[in-house]
Amino acid sequence: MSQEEIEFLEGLQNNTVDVEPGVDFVVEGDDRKMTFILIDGWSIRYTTLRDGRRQILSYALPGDILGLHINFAAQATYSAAAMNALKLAVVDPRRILEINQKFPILASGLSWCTAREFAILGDQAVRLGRLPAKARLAHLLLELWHRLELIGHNDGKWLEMPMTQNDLADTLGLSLVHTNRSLAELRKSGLITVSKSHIKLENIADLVHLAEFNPDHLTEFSI
Amino acid sequence: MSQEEIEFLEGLQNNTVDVEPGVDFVVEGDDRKMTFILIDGWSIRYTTLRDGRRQILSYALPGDILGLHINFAAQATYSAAAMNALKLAVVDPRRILEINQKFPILASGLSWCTAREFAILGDQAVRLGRLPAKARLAHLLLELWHRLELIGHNDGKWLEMPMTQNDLADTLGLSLVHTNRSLAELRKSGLITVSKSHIKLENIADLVHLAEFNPDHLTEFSI
DNA sequence: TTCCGACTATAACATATGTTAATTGCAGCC
DNA sequence: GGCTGCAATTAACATATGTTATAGTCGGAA
Repeated sequence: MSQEEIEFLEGLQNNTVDVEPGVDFVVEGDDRKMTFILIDGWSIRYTTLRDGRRQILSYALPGDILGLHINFAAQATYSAAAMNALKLAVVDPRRILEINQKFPILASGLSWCTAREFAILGDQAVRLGRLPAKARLAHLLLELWHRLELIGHNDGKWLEMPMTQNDLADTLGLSLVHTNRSLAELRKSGLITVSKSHIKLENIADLVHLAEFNPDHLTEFSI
Repeated sequence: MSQEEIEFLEGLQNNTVDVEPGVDFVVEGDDRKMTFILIDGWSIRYTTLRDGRRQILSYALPGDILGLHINFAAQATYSAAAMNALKLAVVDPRRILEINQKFPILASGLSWCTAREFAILGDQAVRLGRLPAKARLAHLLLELWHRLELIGHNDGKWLEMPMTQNDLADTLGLSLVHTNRSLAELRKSGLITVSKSHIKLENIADLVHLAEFNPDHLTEFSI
């Protein structure tokens, strides 16, 4: 990266904001749309049905970008909420277009981010459409395991889990009760250990097999 | 759009290729990646599990672009297949970066395409995670109805349906048998009429209600 | 024409998942 | 230290969906 690119990238993160756990910082239907760089904390993207049921679409971890491809004409198609205390960089989406015009290396990085976000959302669709409950859970845990690994937030033992079982259920398209049952079964078969806000994956190989997990979608960026 | 932009856009579509129904033109894991503009016909994006089960992620209709952001992803994270006879423009993904650098109007159009593709995939996740079988079906039919409407392929009566019930099942995360059952129920309640390769939506309002469908994600492009 | 294969249709039964409800554990708070 | 409320847990039961099997329909190929 050129000096200029590094400076621009740092400049993007000047305007930061703190968000309390549980707070929505994007609401479906919003006209005023911003791009966010997640500096610290976890957030979810989700949509709500008429009767209040919720489907969580994806998790954003530190370093992830939300709203990379804001459509200026339309409204937000999802909501976003903080899982724990968040630090966000708020970026005018026009600066994203500017990156594409002026900074080729950064632009290819953004393109990579987009491709990856698609792959992750595609994996989510596979979980929801084709995996039974226990496998869905294992698959999601493995995704988070790998993604945390890539950003140096995985000590190889305990996985941070700021979400409740209710959140998990809304991610996996399951009921709360069945989510709890499935967790219990994974526990009883010795595949995971659960402690407050943390999960330990006891046998990655067996979990990968159970979930038919393919880590190739979560590669690191390279040029 | 400037004259130059129009010419560039047309130039992209010089190199066209015909694909027979059923043929895979992208295979998950491919190293050699291309961007495709779908000129004619329908295609699917899908992934395959170890045991051969398939999850269809999305449908591409005429005018849609496949692989807008593949440049720097390591390998293709999905497969793509022709549903019927296809005409594709094959585009070197580097020309997409060129668009972003040189043609601001086209660049915002691409950004819109990306946002829309995300919204559509998000809707697919909601279908899979939170809607019962009949509603899933209705929701998908309404999505296709609106998308065909936007490209002038919807005469307001019969919806083209080149996919088999097996394809539908693999889209909706259902078994073939249950897909058939659900179709039959929609038929019996008078919401749809089915004929060879075509479906007629008899009561859009009731279908929208059943599916909790929100058409706002499928807007037209504007600046 | 006949056969064959792909697609659709339906029934009977098996299973996974949802629902309701009651119980426990635990953290924050007065 | 005892409320209070949210999260986790478990049981019993209800329902949606999957599975296996069989038959019907249709179009294309020999």
